Amino acid sequence: MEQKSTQDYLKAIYGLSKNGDLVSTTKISQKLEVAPASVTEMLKKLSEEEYVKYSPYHGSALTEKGLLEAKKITRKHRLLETFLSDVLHIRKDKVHKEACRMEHALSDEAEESLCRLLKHPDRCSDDGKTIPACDLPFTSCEECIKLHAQGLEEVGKRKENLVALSELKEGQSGKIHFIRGGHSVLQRLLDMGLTPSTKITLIKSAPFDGPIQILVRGSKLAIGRGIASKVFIESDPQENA
Amino acid sequence: MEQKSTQDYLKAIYGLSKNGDLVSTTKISQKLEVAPASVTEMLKKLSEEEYVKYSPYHGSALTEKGLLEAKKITRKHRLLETFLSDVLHIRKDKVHKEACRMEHALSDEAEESLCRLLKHPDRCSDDGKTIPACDLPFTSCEECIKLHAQGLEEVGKRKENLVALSELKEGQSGKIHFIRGGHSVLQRLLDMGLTPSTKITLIKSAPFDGPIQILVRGSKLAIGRGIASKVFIESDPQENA
DNA sequence: AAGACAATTTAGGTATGCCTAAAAATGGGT
DNA sequence: ACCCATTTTTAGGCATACCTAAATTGTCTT
Repeated sequence: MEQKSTQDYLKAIYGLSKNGDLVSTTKISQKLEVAPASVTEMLKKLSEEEYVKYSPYHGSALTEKGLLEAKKITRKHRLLETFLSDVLHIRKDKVHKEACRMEHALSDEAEESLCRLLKHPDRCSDDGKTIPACDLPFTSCEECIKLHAQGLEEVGKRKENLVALSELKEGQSGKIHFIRGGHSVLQRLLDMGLTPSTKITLIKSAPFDGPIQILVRGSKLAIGRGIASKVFIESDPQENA
Repeated sequence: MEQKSTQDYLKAIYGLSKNGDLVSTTKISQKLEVAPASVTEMLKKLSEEEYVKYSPYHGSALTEKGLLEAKKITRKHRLLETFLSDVLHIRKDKVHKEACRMEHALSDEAEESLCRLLKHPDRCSDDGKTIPACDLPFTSCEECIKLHAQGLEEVGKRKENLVALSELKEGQSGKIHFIRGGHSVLQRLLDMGLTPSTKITLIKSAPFDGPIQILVRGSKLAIGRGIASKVFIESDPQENA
């Protein structure tokens, strides 16, 4: 990996695929503004490298490995957008393109520093899109700040593919791995019995940003979408037939 | 332009050339860690595009156009190093490489915002190297801040090749075009009669960071190297035979 | 069930920037 | 003034990522 272009393809597929369904070659070619033939070529390459599952003539979808990479690059992109917009006050219409160029140059270390600088944002200040969770093995942002202040620099990465609770599909279940936020968020969640490694199942997700019903230790619970977007789950592997 | 590689060559030549003397192919190949043959190829290309003056077997030097571009990219590089180091607290040994990757992605607009964010630094906090002046047509950083606050975003560029007074060679003369600094710097210089568009000639530059003697309106003046590095001159065209 | 049309892939080509090996130019020592 | 070691350039290739045009596949209609 570490290739501008291949990363752009993964990001495009990630952005185009709802759930884990197949994305057509044409859609990708439109999003990236390249010829469909070029997309086919790249898909074959990405498929060999196990980043996508590619069914000729039918479309393609990210593998777990590809999803991880796509989230990583999307996270960098959105953190950069937030930075360019909020800190550097770059004109709105230039933010996206600049982030697209910079995302490939931003190291993981700088990504995390930027995240701390921006106070662990949930979403792009620029277009409101959700920023994927970091891949450091912390259970909360509090922990990230504390451990970083102690000066440790090299921390492992988690390999799980985390999903925000607010983006879980009905019926899916998993374990809480990471909570985005400081004291107050942690406290509120603790009050509901939601702490890292708690197992939960999503019962129902109300439309239009309504609350989310979940099952925790046998009892139902409704939580707001705002806070649900701060709780990250390792979702049990799905059957993307 | 707008090509990672070609910019790297310009930056390398800029870094290797004292004054405007010729740089050998081997030096460039070592700095960029590419084969000498690759350098020759690139030099031919850059020569066609008028970025360098290339004398086969003898070496190459930047043209005015190349110098402008090299300073631009060096400026971006050093501003980024300062940012990564001071704001993001990236490990020293990673700062340079990261800035090398990011410099190609940083827009001119972001460059200037970064400069304001960092309070118009003179030099890299990281390795102490001088940061070239911006190419906005302001006569001081004060002016940049003020006019930017008024919300104007598109400002022209100056096409002059500015050089810090502290880096002028003995006997060279030119006009003051830009002063890096706020009130206090402007005031100190004003007290000495040094304001934009004043014509000066460098008489003698003491070694080891000693003071600099200049000729202003017929009278001699000695100024410290620190403040001299904040005064930018449009140097009269040189005879780089 | 067979066209026809749209989507997709294959084939063949381009530009960039890199490489190695061989050829050519330079220049210092005698 | 000439030789030879070093530097530099030329020649011929390789990989990546793009393109256009032609062939192929899928699917929808009738």
